[in-house]
Parts: sequence; structure tokens; C-alpha cells
Amino acid sequence: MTKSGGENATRTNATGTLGKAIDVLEAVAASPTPLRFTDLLGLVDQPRGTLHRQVSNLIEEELLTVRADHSYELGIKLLKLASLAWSANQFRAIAEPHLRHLHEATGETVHLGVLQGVEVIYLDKVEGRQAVRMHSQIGNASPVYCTGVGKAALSALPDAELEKRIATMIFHRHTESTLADRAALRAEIDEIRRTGIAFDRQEHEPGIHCVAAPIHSRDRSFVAGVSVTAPSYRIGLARLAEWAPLVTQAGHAVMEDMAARLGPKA
Amino acid sequence: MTKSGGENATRTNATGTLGKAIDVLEAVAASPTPLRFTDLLGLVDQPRGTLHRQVSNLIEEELLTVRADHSYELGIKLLKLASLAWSANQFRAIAEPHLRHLHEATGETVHLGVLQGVEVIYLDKVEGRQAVRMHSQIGNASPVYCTGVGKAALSALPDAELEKRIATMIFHRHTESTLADRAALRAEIDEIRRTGIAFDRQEHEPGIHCVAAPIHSRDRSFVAGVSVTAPSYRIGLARLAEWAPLVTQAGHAVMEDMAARLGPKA
DNA sequence: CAGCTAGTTCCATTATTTGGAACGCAATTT
DNA sequence: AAATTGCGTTCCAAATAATGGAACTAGCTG
Repeated sequence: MTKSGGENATRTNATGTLGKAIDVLEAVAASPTPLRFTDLLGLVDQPRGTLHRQVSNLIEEELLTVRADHSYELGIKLLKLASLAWSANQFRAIAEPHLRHLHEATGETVHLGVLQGVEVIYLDKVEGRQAVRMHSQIGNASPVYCTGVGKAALSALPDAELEKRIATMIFHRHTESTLADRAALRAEIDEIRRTGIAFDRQEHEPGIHCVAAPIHSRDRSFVAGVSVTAPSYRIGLARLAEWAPLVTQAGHAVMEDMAARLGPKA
Repeated sequence: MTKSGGENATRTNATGTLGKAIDVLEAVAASPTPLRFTDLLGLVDQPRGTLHRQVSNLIEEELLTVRADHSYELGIKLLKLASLAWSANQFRAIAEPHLRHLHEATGETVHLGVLQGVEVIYLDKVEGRQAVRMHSQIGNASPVYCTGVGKAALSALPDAELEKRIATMIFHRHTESTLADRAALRAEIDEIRRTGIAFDRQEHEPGIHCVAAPIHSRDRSFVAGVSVTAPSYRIGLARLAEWAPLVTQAGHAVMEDMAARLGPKA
């Protein structure tokens, strides 16, 4: 090390020993296909010996597991930690009653998500019946630029921050209506800032649209969003738009509760 | 290889730099009350300077967050990682259709959990409607000795392993029928080994009981369990017992699928 | 405003990580 | 069979990154 500056083809946070370990974990997490030792070696820019010990440590800590075919899988300890993280999460706890109320008022699925880099991580979800995979969403990471919650959250960011994030985004056209470039996104954000409401017009998944409102801490170092999602065949865009005030109110209510419970600095 | 896991009595794994970091994370995770810096200092055997840097690194990596009042909270990145861990988990994927089938056959809630040290971590859950907290269970860690899945899993362990785990358990009487000492648990495990079926007779939560069957890899280095849970006011113990064969079959089916899909070594 | 307590920074010492190279083992190929 | 190649694993001197005692600062509190 030391030399060669440190460019690298792929990922590399390389912040201290911990950072390197997390890099490995994230490489495994991000791969859609199973990774074996050599595959990882190609992804993480670390010498063999080092990588090998790194992986051993992660396995020792139960953060990683080896499958029968020698490929790696994230460890179950992560599920345990996440479960605890979820239930101790203060923001989620504060928002919960408001999500519930919003769900009762609309009858549709309500999501709570926070901005994390250029992704939205869903923190909670309230829905009616639904036979399918529960918790399909919690912890799920989606692109910001094509989700209601994501765009709402972006709109709450100070300009400098916003630009920084937009700069690092990689756009991918998920549906016909996806905003697929920076200019379109910037225009949309302007609009959202004006109205206080964000729409996802089937930009992520065809047939699914939503209304969302921003939530943020006083200093905007923490930004998030609430949304009401519905299938377009059942709920028209006009109907969705009628819920906008409710969603905005929910967002405001959460912010008020934050101020009240976390003190004025929050 | 890879073994030697399992310890985890108090704090201080101290295995390398990563281990120390995880210690901190787990201390935060395990605490029922918010922890501030000095509180942590008392829990994790590390000098101030060191702990402080440790915490800073964890925050840097977004594995930890500071709340407004300076107490710590597990980071949302954990949710993201866990979500990916969950969907990539091979065992869960193999078991899923069988859980679903078991749910259809009984109409009650089905759980899948794996043994992790002296706890059971729930990996999946299939249930009917349920207005309450979704994913209430996934990632949740419960004591082995008072859950159906836990006892079923224990019964699949080789004697030496079983004794090792029993030795490190700390018993806590959750209900009137909780097995509250090693002798009682050992007797129960014997019984389960004989019948292949484990019952939780309201040993964890009053009013809730379940039938469970063990699942394990060929070499028993991996043990888990499936269960059908029901409220006792609606489903009597006799009725529950009638489902035993179904549950056992589900367990066997999962093992067969594992052998088929992961090769004979699994 | 003095006296705490809790949190943060410094830096010489020390222990841990590093990474190049070699080893062992299967599966392929010759 | 012997040779080759691909993959995972182990070693160890050199170098980097972690350690931890002590000094410093910010916020309370009486």
C-alpha cells in the first residue's frame, strides 16, 4: 500500500481496518450472483492473503457464512442486529402512529423511508391485508430518483448537498416514465419544493404510483419521507392527488413530534 | 473449520480489531436503555481513547448513529444489509414453499428459525391476516429453552455440542410453564429426540403454544426448526398434537430439498 | 464562578495488519 | 499416469494502524 495512489476499479472505502471489512461485506451484499473467493478478490482490491484473513474474521464474527459450494452469504447475525436496530429506532417510533393514521385515512399502503446516500431505505410500512411476503420492504434499498419517498427526501436537502448527491447518481430507466437524467430530476425537485408534494407516476414499477411528503430534522442533516402507494388500476392519479394534504400533514406532524421529543436541536 | 463459534457469555470477544468493533455494536444492541459514551465505557472493557475511536469508526461506517441526546442507536445500514441477507439466504429460500404448504394445511402461523449460540433467530414467518407489526418476528432472537423451534433445534445437536450450549444458558422463567433449569431441559430434549417433535406449552408467552420439528444439515453443524404456532384459547393442545406429523414432514421435506440442491455434503 | 462530569484529542509505544510468495489439493489436460 | 492449471489456504518479515495514558475542553450544577 502506500503507493500507487489508490485508484481502483470497483469499490473501496478503505477507511481503516473496519472499513475494509465492511467493503467485503458490501461486495457480497451487492452481488446478484453467488461469489466465491476469487470472485471477491476481483471486486475488492485487496491482496489475497489479506482478503483471506478478512473473510475469515467476518466468518468468525458470524457476519458472513460459507455455503456448501464455497460461495459466501451474509450472516444471520445481521438479521438479529437489524431487528434490534429497527425496534430501538427512535425516528420510526415517533413516526409510527402517524403512518397508522395515514393508512386508516386512505386505506392504502403507507411507507416511511430515509435517505441514505443516493438510496432510500425503507424503515416502516403499514398496509392492509396482503398475502405476499411480509416485510417485503423494510430495509429495502431503492434508488432515490424514481420513488416518491426518495424525491420528497431530496427536495428537503440544502442545494449544495442536493447537487453533490445528484452528481453521484447513476440513472437507470425502470419504466417508461422514469426520470432518466439529472436535468429532469432537478426540474422535478424544483416542482416538489414549490408544492411540498412528490409523486411517483409509475416511475419505478409499472402500475404502481404514490404521493409522498418530505420529513427532515431542523438542520436537514437527516431527511426522510412518507408516502401512500396504490395500484394505478384501482386508484387514479386524481384520487391520489386528493390525498396530498393528508400526506403533507402526516409529514408535518412527524416533524412536530420530533421537535417535541428530541428537543429543539433535532 | 470455522467452528469455535458459540461463546458469547458477556462482553469481550476481543477477537482482533473487528471483534472489538462488533463488541461495541452488540453492547448497544443488547441494551434495553439508551447508552451514552460513559455507559458504553462501563460495558465494553476498552480504554477511553480506544473506545472513542472505535465508536467514531462505527459512525463513519454508518453502523451506529448518535441521537440528539448523545446516546447511540444502531445504524440503518444494518437494515439494508439484513434485507439483502434475507433475500439471498439459501436455506430460507429452500424452506419457503414448505412453510407455505404447512400454513395452508393448518391455517395457523408458521415459523422458521435457526439456532445461533443459545438463541433462536427467526428467519421467516407465514401467517394469515394480521393487522399488527409485520415482520414482528424476522431477525428476532428468542431463548432456545422456551420456544418450540429452539428446543427442536437443540434436539438435533450432537451430545457434546448440546451440553456445551446448555452449560452457557441462563434460564429465565417467562411463564409458569417455562422449563427453568438444565435438568428439565435435558429431560425434555430426550423426549423430543424420541418423538421427533417439540412442543412449546405456553412456555414463552402465556396463551401461545406451538408444535415444532427439527431441521439440520447432514453433519449437524447447522440446526434449525419449523413450527406451527396458535393461541391456546382457539386451538387445544390435542388439536395441536394432531399437526405433529405435518410439521415433521415439513422438516423432512426441507432436509431432502437441502440434500438435493446443496449436494450431499450439506 | 468554581468544581464536576462527560466527551474529545494527542502522540509515543506497541501490537496487528499487510501482502508477496509458497504450499496443497482437486479437477483438467496431455 | 504425469503434468498443468485454478483455487483456496498458510507463512512471516516489514510496515502500518491500533493502543491507552494523560491532558484538554465543553456543559452543567451547586
